[in-house]
Amino acid sequence: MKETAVLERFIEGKGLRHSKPREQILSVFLSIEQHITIDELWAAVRKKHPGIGYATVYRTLKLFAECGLCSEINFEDGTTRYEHSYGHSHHDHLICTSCGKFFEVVDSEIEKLQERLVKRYGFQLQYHRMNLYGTCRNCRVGIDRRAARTGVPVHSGKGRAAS
Amino acid sequence: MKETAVLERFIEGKGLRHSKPREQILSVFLSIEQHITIDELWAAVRKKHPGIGYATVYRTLKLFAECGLCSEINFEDGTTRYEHSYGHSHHDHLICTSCGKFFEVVDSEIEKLQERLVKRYGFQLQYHRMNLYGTCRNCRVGIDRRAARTGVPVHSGKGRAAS
DNA sequence: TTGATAATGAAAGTCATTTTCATTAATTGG
DNA sequence: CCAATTAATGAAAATGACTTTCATTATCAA
Ligand SMILES: [Mn+2]
Ligand SMILES: [Mn+2]
Ligand SMILES: [Zn+2]
Ligand SMILES: [Zn+2]
Repeated sequence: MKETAVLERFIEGKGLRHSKPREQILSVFLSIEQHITIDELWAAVRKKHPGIGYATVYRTLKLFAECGLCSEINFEDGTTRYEHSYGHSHHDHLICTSCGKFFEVVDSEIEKLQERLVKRYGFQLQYHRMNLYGTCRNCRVGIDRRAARTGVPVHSGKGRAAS
Repeated sequence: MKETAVLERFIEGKGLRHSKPREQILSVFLSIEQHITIDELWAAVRKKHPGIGYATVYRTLKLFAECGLCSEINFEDGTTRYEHSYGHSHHDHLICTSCGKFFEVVDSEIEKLQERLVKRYGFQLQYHRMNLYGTCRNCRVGIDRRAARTGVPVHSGKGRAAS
C-alpha cells in the first residue's frame, strides 16, 4: 500500500478529516530521506507551502507516528528526530561523535541475543533502541593528525564501550 | 577508593574548592540506589539539608558526572536520570513499558558483537546505549486478565522488536 | 585576618515541545 | 448546492526541563 493510502485509511478509520496540510506535509516528509527534526521539516514544508504553521507540522508528525508512517528517534542531543518507518524495517544507529555521520545498521545475531536476554528476565520484548557512538575512520585521521601536532593523544586505545 | 575521596581528588586536581553542599549532595545521592531525576534528588537532599537550591544539585550532578561518580541515562520520557557509576560497571537497561520496573543487564556476547558490528563500518566504539522495552511477567498477567474480561487480546503474539 | 575568587540560591532565560483559542475548512444531511 | 457541525489549523501563550546570570556567601592561600 502507498503511504498516502496508509494515511487516508487511518484518517477514515478514526473518523478524522482529510486535509491539504497533511497531504502536503506527508509529501515533503517522504521526499527527504533523513533523520529530520520538526524545525527542519517545517522549513522544508514552508518552501513549497508557505502558510503552514509549526504546530501543524508537529501535530501531523505525531499523527504519522500513530499510523506507522514515521517513528521518533533520539540521539541524546536534545531534539527529537523523525525517520520514515513505513516500508523501512527495524534498524539501529551507529553515530560518529565527532562529525555526526551515522549509519543504519542491523545485526541479526544481536537481535536474537536481545530476545534471549529479555526472556531470562521474564520479559516480552516490544522494541528496543540501540545506539552505538564512536569515531568514524575519517574523523580518526583528523584526530591523529591533531595529536601528532600537539603531542596529546586523543583516544585511548581499544575503546570499549563504557557507561 | 571511596567516593568522597574521588570527589575530593577531582576538586583538588582542578583547583576547585571543597564545600558542604557538595558533600551533602553526594551523601544523599549515594544513599539512593535508583535512576533518579534532578528533582527527585533535590527533594531528597532538602529533607536533610533544607537550604540547598535546585541549581546547586544540578551543577553538582554535572560535576559528579565529570569525575565518574554518576552518569546520565535517558529513557526517552523527557527527563534525564542519573545513576551511580563509580564501582558500577557498564550495563544496559530492560524496562517494562507497563509498570516501569527495570533491570540492569549485560550480555557479553552482545557487547562483543557490537564491537564487531562497528568495525565493519570503520568505527571505533566509544560507548553505546541499549534499552530494551517490553512487558514484565507481572504486567502480562494483568494484561491477560483484562483481555479475558474484555475479550480484546492486548498483545499480539511473538512480539519481535520493531521500529 | 584578609583579599581574591569559587560556590551558592534565587530568579531569569532558553529552547523544544505542547496546549489554547479564535478562525478556517471538511463533512454531511437537507 | 447550502448550512450546520465540528475537526483542523496558525499564531500565540504555556510548559517543563534544563541553563545561565548575578548578588551574596563561603573557601582558602597568603
Ligand atoms: Mn534510521
Ligand atoms: Mn542502571
Ligand atoms: Zn566522523
Ligand atoms: Zn511491568
